[in-house]
Amino acid sequence: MTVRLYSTLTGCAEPLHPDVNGVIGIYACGPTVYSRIHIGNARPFVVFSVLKRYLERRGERCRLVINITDVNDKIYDAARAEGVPSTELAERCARQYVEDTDMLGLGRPDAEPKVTDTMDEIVALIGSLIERGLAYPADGDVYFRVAAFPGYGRLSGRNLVDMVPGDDGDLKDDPLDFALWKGYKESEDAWWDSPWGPGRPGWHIECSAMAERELGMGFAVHGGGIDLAFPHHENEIAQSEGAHDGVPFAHVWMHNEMLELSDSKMSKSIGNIALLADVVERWGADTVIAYFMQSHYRSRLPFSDERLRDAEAACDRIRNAVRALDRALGAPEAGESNDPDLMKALVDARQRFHEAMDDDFGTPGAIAAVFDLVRVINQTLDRGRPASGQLREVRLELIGLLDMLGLAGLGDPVDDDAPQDVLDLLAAREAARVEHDFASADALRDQILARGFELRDGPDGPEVYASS
RNA sequence: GGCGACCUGGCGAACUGGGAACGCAUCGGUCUGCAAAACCGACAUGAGUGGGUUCGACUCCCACGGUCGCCUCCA
Repeated sequence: MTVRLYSTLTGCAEPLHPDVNGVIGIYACGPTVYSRIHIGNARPFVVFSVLKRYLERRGERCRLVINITDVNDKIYDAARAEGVPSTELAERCARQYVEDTDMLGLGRPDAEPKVTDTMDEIVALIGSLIERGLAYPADGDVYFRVAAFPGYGRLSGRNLVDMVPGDDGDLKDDPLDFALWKGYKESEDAWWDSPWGPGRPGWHIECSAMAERELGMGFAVHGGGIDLAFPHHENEIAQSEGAHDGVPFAHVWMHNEMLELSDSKMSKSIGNIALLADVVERWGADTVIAYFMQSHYRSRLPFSDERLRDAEAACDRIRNAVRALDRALGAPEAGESNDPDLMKALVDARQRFHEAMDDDFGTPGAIAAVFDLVRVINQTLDRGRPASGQLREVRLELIGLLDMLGLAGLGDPVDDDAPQDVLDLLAAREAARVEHDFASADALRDQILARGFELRDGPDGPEVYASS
């Protein structure tokens, strides 16, 4: 069974191809660093990080590259507004971005190149395009000649005739042409030398240069938000394939849909944003990851407290099943035999999980398979206690599936051991209950809760659980 | 104006030409002194509307309505 991913370029699910070294190269467009990233920016980070994780757990070798764009109009603007050098602002925001995404606990990409570290490659790429007649210098700027690249518009499904360009093209031969290099301006406090004079790269060219340096031409997956398909990715294709006489740049173009808040997409320009760090701080990494994974990456995803609450409840359901397994494993009386329903559920869950994931990264179906397993685990433990060996196998398998979704944290053992003062309160409550002094018992229960432990009165007496 | 996508139960959300996953919420039950939590069970005879193709469509085609996206910075 092979993994297939829907490609915006072909409109179909395409099989993944490793490169000549057997590595699946994945390039995802990262943030432009001029402010802290919001929860919408986090979606591609999560999607592509988990994609890599899944492929690796499946036995593939991967290399994930997520760039950091640290030269851009907005960075100059934001730095000027703040009264700091643009390079300083970009560096600070880049650090902040790493910190914020680290909160998710999904690890780092294999490479996180910056534009400022790629100037040589960018200049060389532009030179190569000029040589081929695909680009032309104009008074310190360099522009890509869109009409000279035959495949232009294929990715975003538009033809040149229909396009209504802006009228900013004083120096351009054609309004559709776009900048590869922008000549130095007074208002910009950072610039680099080039054969066409001082200046800085246009938007788009940096990704062509970084992707090629890190992954070579013809890597497996290029992705990012769907709003980047045009013009950013369209222009990347034109630049990269133009400079290599049509050699394919990337095989699959994988785009995630947008988050939406109050029925319109979340975006910095509209201002309806929630910072990733705030959301993770409030809800926890597992809940945020589960929130993303419960919907398909190509679906628009509403963002609201209610959605996060749902995700949190879903996480709790899984945590509770793991906790129930651990309690059963820790119980003194051991079961003798394997439960046949549980054995079957284990096999089914694994199969359904992989079918869903291999079919265009169907994380909602994969999670559904996990929940089906969770239900059977609960049912089984409700009936009695199967053999320890089976419980351990089920636990291992469940955590394994969760790990492929970046949700292994849901299986972390919970320390339910209560400190002595809580145990004293518990004993006092039991004493009150024996006396039928329920007012005191309830007050003591509240005190225990305030100390961070829940009380659950079961058939075998009360148990304390660490509150989540 | 050009291009495109989407419309599934109270909410969120999948798969699929022939049985409508999964989560949340709700309701009922087990347990409990009562709760809470946990667990179990129930919950769309129907998939925006109207046509068409088909033995059969939520699933394919057409129209209409609605929502949204891109065409300018945007994950």
